[in-house]
Parts: sequence; C-alpha cells; structure tokens
Amino acid sequence: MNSDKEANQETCELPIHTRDGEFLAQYSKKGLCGLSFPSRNSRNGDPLRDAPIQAQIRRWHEETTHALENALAGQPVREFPPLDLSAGTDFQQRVWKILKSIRCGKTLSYGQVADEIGDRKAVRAVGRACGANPIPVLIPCHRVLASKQKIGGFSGGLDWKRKLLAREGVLLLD
DNA sequence: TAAGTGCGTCGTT
DNA sequence: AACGACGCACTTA
Repeated sequence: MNSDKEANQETCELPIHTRDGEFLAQYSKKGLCGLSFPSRNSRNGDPLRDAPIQAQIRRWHEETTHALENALAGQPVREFPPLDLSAGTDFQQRVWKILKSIRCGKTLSYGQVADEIGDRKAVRAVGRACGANPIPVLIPCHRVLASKQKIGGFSGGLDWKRKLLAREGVLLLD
C-alpha cells in the first residue's frame, strides 16, 4: 500500500471532446492521474467552471488531449503528460509500466506480462491490476489479451477494447 | 477438435 | 476468507 494515499486529494477534472464522446481527464499536482470513458450522465452543471486553472495543468491537458486523439485514431502517441500513478500499489505500478512498453498494434498476453514481472503464476493478479488501470487508452491495457489471441476482459466494456484494437490493426481470434 | 469443467496461484478487498 | 480482465490439463461429445 502507499503511504501518501490521502495526501493529495486535490484533483482537477477537465473534459476532452473526441469523435467518440467526452472523456474526462483528472489531474493531481503530479500529473495526469485518471482518465474515464464517456458516460451518458456526465453532463456537467459544473460548479467549478470558472475556477482558475493553473497554467501547468492547462499544458498537461493539451498534451493529454493530443495523446488521446492519436490513441483513439490507432496511432502511436508521441508525447505524454506526466503520469501520476502513485495511487497504485507497487505491483500495480509494475504492471502498468509494462503496459506502457507495449507498442501500438502489438499485444501481450496476461501470461507474458506475468513473465515480464518474473512470476508466471501471478497471471490472475495481472488481470486484476490491468482492471485497476486509472488511465485506460493512454496506458494501453487494451493491448493485453488472453491466451491464443482471445479478447479477454475490459473494465471499460469489451466494445471499447475491440474498437481500440481494431483501429490499431490487431486481429482477434475469438 | 470444440466446448466445458476444475483447479492452481497471487494480489486485493 | 473469497474473489477475479488467466492458463492449463483434462473431460466430453
């Protein structure tokens, strides 16, 4: 577990409009710490609408926006904003780091990720860690498949996983 | 073979 | 103590 769990509760949420709907990016003082898929009920009568946004966060948000646009188009992301993954456990952070290394259009199996961690038997734990990924799409947990190129699962809904993989040209077996 | 069942194993709640 | 975004061995038809 992390010691400074409650330390920075201060986060700033900003929307990102895409052809796939309105994502929501969440920033801490350290960087991008969350990204959520479009949801129907997220029309915001935003009480903090006029709150001043720090220049640094605006800059990060620009980077996030560009990164997300590329990722949604199935193209490699050139530049990332700083990512704040400090909310995750050590194990989760190890998994997420491996996910970041999977290049666009490539995939790993849950088992292969477990191998890279150094413990094949941790396969199921890897699946759990993938599901806990706070920044989907940008941290490409959708590029982790079950064995034999089967789709596996996805916390954001399997439709999203299929869509993202299809745009990167990945073929599934299912 | 294709589809279904059972169980090992590990981090998290 | 119980539960998974798994994987493998092992039934069945």
